[in-house]
Amino acid sequence: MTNIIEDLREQVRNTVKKALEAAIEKGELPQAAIGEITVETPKEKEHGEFSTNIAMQLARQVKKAPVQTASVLIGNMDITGTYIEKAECAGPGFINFYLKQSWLYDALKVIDREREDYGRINIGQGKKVMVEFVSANPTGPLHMGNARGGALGDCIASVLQAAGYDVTREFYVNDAGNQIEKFGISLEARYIQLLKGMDAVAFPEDGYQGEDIIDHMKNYVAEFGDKLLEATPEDRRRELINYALPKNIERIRKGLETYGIHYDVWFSEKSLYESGELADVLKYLREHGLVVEKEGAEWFKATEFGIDKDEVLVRNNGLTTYFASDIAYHKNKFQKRGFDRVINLWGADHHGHVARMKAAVQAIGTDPDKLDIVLFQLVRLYKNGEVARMSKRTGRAISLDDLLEDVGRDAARFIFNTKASGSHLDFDLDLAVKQSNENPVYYVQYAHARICSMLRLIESEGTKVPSADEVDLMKLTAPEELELIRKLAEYPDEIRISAQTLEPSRLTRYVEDVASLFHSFYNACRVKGEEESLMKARLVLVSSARTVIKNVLDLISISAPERM
RNA sequence: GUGCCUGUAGCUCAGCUGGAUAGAGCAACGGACUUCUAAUCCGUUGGCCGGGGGUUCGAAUCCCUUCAGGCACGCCA
Repeated sequence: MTNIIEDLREQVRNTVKKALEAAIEKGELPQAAIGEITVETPKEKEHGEFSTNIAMQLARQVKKAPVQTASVLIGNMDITGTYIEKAECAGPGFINFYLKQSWLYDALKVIDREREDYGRINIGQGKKVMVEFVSANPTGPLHMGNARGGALGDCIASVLQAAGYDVTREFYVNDAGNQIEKFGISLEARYIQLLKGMDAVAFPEDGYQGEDIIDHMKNYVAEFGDKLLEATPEDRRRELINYALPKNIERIRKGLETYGIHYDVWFSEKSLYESGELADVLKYLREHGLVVEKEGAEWFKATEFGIDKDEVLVRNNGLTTYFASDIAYHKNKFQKRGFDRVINLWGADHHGHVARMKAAVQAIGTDPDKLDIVLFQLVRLYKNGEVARMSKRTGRAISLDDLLEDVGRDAARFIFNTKASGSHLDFDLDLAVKQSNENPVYYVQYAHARICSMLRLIESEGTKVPSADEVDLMKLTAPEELELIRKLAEYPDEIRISAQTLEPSRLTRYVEDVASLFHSFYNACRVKGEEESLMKARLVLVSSARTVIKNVLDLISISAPERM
């Protein structure tokens, strides 16, 4: 539960704050108000561990050149009892802080103490947050967009968990409404075509063309024959939906499990109809004057919330829209189940609905800022250097199951998390299966396997990995060692940033950095055969590197092999 | 036409709330295994941060404008 970097930043902030107060007290600076003191990490190593721009920000208030203010502040700094070794004024007025090397050794002790919990922090303070993701139509198999949304949503959920939130993963099952009707019509058409020939009935224009629909009906016919030919179309469709829908949902569930995603809740849209919550929310909106009748339909007055168009809730045929269910669903999330925060992952093709959904949340009396909608850009698959189309309509879409079969869960999850959600993602199928240095997944996993192999060998010779407290960590002085420790120390802060920005992709980059620094260390320094105290100190370092790599890979549900 | 996303090295992308000389991987080229896993490491080459204005001590980052690509604009979900 320790954020090493944040604790250090806090030390720096306090030191600066006290220095400012002291300087004002002595009259060396005029009275000045400061807000949050920003402490940043300089890009250049020569600029120290941390720097602050406070002197530049104060320039106007104190009517002094930044460089002058900086030296006054430095002169008033009390650094006893801190990790700060010295502070220097540099450039246009930055104050750079250089730390005692002991902070690195203490960081190793933290890692050694927290082990599999290292990285966990508590900025979430146990707040209830729901991450709703994938929520694909159960009318067919999962596609690449779902695969990206799945990897992203699951990792966002994991990151929030690590950051101290009480997280619920949820899949919203669209088992009601128009697309289910279409599903039924499509099944029915295939059923009749199978029994009476392709010309017996035309396949509906906007039906689901996928092979899976035909497969369902082949299985149905094999099991139950032609008994539905005599039934009314309505009964026939209901029966076929009841047959195929649970199978689809189960297949989705299994596919996602294989992908490493486990949901806490599968929430049925249909249940909102049955519980009356949908009717209730419509009633609520009507009573609050937020519904208007136009052209025989009922509309949500989105224009009252600054949206350019109203939106239909109840169609002129009396059926409610998806939007209406969604309002009831969000009322359920916030008001019935009491989530402090809800995060929805939507494909970028739904971006037009974001403002409207937030308006609806506001309309039902919940602070719309509690709803975060993460949009992710769509995926383009490449194979043999060409775009591999993924159209649900043609029925030849590459599904999640295909992907898992071809490239496997580790590569798929890793690659989907290498890019920020907002950037378009080109997924190179050929690269994903390559077991070479072009493929970053193996690079990271190899580092882990390499460490395990080293430790196995050394332990087999009777040397155990000592605990950080029983070795002389000051033996670690090589630049490769120090840089590796520094990187390992950053992990909790990486969690913090990923959680705050809802961007787990930075963790894959982070773990690549860790692996890279480890490999450099490995090539520069030996462990086995070194003088005993040095070897033991290095064992602690190597073991800590393993802890961090393992923790990150576990977090994003990618396996950390002990041998490769 | 309107709105949203994206333009950074040959390619794929980082760049947290504005900071100091813009980074990484891959590709290309040159090196390193009789010693803990060479699926590795070390080094070199590579940039009008799409263009143009503005804001300020300071802009890849914020604002305006323009160009290019993607997506969305339904009583579908």
